[in-house]
Amino acid sequence: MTTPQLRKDAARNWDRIVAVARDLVDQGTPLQLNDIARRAGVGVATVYRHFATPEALLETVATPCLEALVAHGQRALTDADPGRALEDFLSQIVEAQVTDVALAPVAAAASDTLPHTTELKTSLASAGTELLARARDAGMVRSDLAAADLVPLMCGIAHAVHVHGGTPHDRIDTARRYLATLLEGMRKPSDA
Amino acid sequence: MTTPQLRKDAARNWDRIVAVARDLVDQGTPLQLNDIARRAGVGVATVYRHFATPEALLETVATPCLEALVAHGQRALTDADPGRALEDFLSQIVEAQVTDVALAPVAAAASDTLPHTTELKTSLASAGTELLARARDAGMVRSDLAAADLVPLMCGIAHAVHVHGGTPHDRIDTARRYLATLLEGMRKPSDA
Amino acid sequence: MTTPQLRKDAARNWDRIVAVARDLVDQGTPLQLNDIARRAGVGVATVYRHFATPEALLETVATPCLEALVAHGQRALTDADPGRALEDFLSQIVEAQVTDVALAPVAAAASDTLPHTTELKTSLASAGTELLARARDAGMVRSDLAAADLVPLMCGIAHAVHVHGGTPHDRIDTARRYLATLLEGMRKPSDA
Amino acid sequence: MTTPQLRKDAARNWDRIVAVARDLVDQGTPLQLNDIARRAGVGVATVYRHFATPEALLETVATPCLEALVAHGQRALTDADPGRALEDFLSQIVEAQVTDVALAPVAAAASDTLPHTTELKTSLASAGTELLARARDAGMVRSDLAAADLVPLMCGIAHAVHVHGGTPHDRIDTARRYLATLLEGMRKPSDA
DNA sequence: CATGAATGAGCCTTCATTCAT
DNA sequence: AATGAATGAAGGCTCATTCAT
Repeated sequence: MTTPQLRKDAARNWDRIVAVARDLVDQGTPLQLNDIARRAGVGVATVYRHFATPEALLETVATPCLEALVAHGQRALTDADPGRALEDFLSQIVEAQVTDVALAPVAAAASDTLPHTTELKTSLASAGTELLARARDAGMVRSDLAAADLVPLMCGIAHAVHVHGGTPHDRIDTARRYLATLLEGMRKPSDA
Repeated sequence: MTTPQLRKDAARNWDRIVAVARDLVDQGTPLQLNDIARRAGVGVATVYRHFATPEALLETVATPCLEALVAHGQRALTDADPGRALEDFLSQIVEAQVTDVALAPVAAAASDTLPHTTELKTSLASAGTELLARARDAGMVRSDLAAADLVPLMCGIAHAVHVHGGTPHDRIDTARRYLATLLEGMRKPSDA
Repeated sequence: MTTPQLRKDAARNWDRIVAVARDLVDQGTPLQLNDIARRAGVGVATVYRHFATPEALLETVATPCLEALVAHGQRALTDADPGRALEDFLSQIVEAQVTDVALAPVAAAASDTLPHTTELKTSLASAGTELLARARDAGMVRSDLAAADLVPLMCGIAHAVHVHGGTPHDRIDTARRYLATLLEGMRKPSDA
Repeated sequence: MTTPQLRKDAARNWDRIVAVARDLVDQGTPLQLNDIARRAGVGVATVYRHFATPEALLETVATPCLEALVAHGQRALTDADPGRALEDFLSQIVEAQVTDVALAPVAAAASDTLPHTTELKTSLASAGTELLARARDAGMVRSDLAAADLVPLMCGIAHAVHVHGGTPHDRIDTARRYLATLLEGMRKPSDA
């Protein structure tokens, strides 16, 4: 997952750093740039040049996952069934957060460090807005649910799963159950 | 909210420390025991004697709120309408978390520092279990919702509210809206 | 030269730190707080608590010398001969800077870190102002020399001595010679 | 001010680097070779090939000014009035230091990095020696003033001006005033 | 019991310099 | 020659915790 155009050696370091960061994130260890440099076998300053802050590194680690979500959002927009499209989209977002520890903090952050992260989050929000509008037009979601609620609610579900705990496998189940419950509530019109 | 039996001067220090911590928590400042000692006008060691770790202090700050929730749970158990009882109970939990910054981390923590915190959380869970059972028996909630899901889901809602952002006042509204949506989903039988 | 009211152990550390700093200053080594902590055999934070910045420490090292100058200024104000009083005063300032490496940067600094340093420098400037006024009233200095010129000129002489180089002993001679030359120039009225 | 014989592109880089360094010096920013490379749009190693150390670069920046002073010294040697010749010479040295921030540290340094700098400083000293000898022979300066004192004293005046502070324009005035005072003192025979 | 000085591990960050391309 | 990525020593600072008074 080498993103930028880099010299071969620089690219190798970039990869190592991101790989080490990915491992640490998966272990739940906070990202400390000095520590990462040591583990990646590169100088501290190398890490600092590539990633000015731990947040930038975390966002980079989360990027592939965010990109996949954006791609999924695009596909969902081609689905003829607006209800199913929205539900699939939201399922992906929740499951991604539960599967990839790097995603949740990036999704929940009010502001981003990397412009690319902001672009991806914006794309995701746009897709959500459109999918919600279609579902609402089809009378399939309650009218008091705004586009700006989608991401927070998915973050909330992911957090609930975290609090509930269990093995990674359990968590997927829990996530599906919680999302199903929420979706049920989103369907029934509040004004019915 | 002086909890333990203490000499009068010790009790005064205890109160000061907790009051200072409460202010810091409300400002979103992380609790640093040295800093708290300075602000409270007591020695560091005094803070340490009363609160072995920052977590213990945070739990102490959250205690009144947790106690109020437990009390509310007891009252809810006297409500004749099982659906209303459960909903009131859950509303309180969400609103408390949104209102009191100290509560969310304590509620979400898998383990506690103070035995008293554990007792309160256990009481709360018991009340939830009972209220959920009654509501389920009355056919008012879907069958795949377990007692162990209640607290996580409320933490999730609170987290969603945080991610959504807004002024403290907005947050209460958002919390009500999100909870209403979820409750709607909890009502529909999953097997319907 | 233990300045503040401190506990006995704290005072010992304070003394050690200042003594180490004095040695380093005399060697021309820049003051690095970590390094000083190591040499003084105390923890880093101890140095930081006593002296928030290297400048604060340098000013502390220079303080005894500044105090002596202030005292000398007071004595000079009791001298009946205004010309001799001013010359003695200026001689002391130059010789002190040449003798004590810590003094020159503190004297030349536009702003101070420690209030006490500012007080001392202010006292010194007041004495200079008064001595200059008396000498001028006695017709012994040219009229275009302002009180605000005294300290800069003494710093300049000290700097000239530094640039000239030589052993510590040579420097005293050079300083006297340079000052004598300047004083000669100060005497001759510019409007004569 | 392209000094060495270089290929055209190398010469362009040399010029850019010196120009950037000049700007930084004028702003009072310390010369950091990495930073300079970035600003000049060249690689770090290019800077290093041209200038082994920051001091070498600083001396290069100061060179034109030093050369002008040397040229002025040559002209002063043709002046028929030995007193005026010396005074003009010294005025130039002081005003150059006050005007050009790069000069003062180079003039005050005990040793140089570039041979060319040493040559220039030597030339300047020779001119000073000769001018002083002529003035002394004409009975226009006190006998205890050595050639080796001229540069230090001019550095001292420049330093005094810096300590006095004020706008760049003020500084020129202050410099003239301080130098005039010193010259007055230099004139009077010490044995008078 | 209370105090607050002392500790030092540990993290962050910069920058002069080297070296692969 | 030029480039700029990489290096890592070096220094700065904070904060949880201990311990002498």
